[in-house]
Amino acid sequence: MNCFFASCEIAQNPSLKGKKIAVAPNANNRRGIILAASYEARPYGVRSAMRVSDAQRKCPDLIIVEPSMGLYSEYSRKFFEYFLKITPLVEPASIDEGYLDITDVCKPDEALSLAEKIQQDLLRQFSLPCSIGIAPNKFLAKMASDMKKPLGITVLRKREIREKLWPLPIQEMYGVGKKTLATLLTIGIKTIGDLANFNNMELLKEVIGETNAVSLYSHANGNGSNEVDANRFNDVSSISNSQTFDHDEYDVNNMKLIIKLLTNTMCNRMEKHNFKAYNFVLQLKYSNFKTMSKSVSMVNPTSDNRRIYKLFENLFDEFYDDASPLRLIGVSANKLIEAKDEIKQFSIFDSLDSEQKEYQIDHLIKSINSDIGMNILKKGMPKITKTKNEKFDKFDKSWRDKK
DNA sequence: TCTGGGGTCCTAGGACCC
DNA sequence: TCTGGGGTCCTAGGACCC
Repeated sequence: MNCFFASCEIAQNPSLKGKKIAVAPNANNRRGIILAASYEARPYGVRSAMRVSDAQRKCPDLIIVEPSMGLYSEYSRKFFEYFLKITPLVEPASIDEGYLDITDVCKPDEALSLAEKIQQDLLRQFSLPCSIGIAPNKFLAKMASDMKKPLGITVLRKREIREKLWPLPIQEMYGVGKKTLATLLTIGIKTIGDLANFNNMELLKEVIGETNAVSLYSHANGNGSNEVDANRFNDVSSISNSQTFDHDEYDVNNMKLIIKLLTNTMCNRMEKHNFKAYNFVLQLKYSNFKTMSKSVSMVNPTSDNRRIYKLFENLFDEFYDDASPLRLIGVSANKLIEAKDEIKQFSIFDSLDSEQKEYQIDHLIKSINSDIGMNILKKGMPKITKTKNEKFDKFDKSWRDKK
């Protein structure tokens, strides 16, 4: 989709049509950036990822619209549903991009007219402009779709890569970001063609890593997967929520409050999709941009707000140094599972009678205090002793909760 | 002029097992 | 006191994408 977020806003509110608009969160936040800009705003130099204040300076009458992710998801759902009427082989790549395998839908010489129909339909039915690439594999289709914007359709045959793909600067290649660009330049690779004809694979592997080297080299030569994976529709693997502060945060109480709010939102989204998670990550970004992440994994998955907040609070207490100002706090839930697919794992401990439990506890304490625990003890942990029975009974419930 | 928020995937290193 | 070679799984960090 072309400038998807901005297009959705215009589709929803036609009075914005033809105007210079940009989508940006809390525009008065000095750290806010542009997420999408309409084609009317672009001649003024307004670009996505640009700070809102810069955009406003370049284009004083720019209309800033607050993003509504719900609206964009809704449009996304609609046009993917439309794609599924054309073929079941649809692989979503992001909220506004996807691959369609049309091999069995039409003859090769009909692909172009099918693309034209799709483009017109999306414009008519949803007021959404898009660009389309037609190619023998996903990488080439992706590169082709980027060649003409907005409302472009580009066919990229494998035999055309020499004149259409190879002259492009290497940073325009999908998969090459800032770091890889810098590395590739040091070994003399400036264009996609340079990479395609690079004859020292060992060196390439050494500088950008084996997987990256193999895949980028193969893509540059016009090869790549043509497998369109329709299962991606159900394949969400994480849900996260983070916030960059308007000003660096120094107050620990505020930090904890933010963690609570972020956790709330995250859990609501999990419950909306009926997800539970096995793994939770707390992310801190310091004012110097250094980031730290700490995670905790569970035996049984959960989406319980209070429980998850407690996990994050413990991580925070354990790892935050109580002094460094923070720029961002983020939380995420990983290793998601649909609640209906959950398999409960019970502790063997639960099934023991009290005498067996007593024996197991004695045995555990003995182990911890001897060989197995040597490393822990060396680090200054006090010797572990058993509490009196009545005390243990009192704590029995919370012990069980903690498994 | 300091640089968002949502994701995915890969890798190095460590714990642990046989 | 030092110590192999095969493997799996987990965590933290980083690169990339839109």
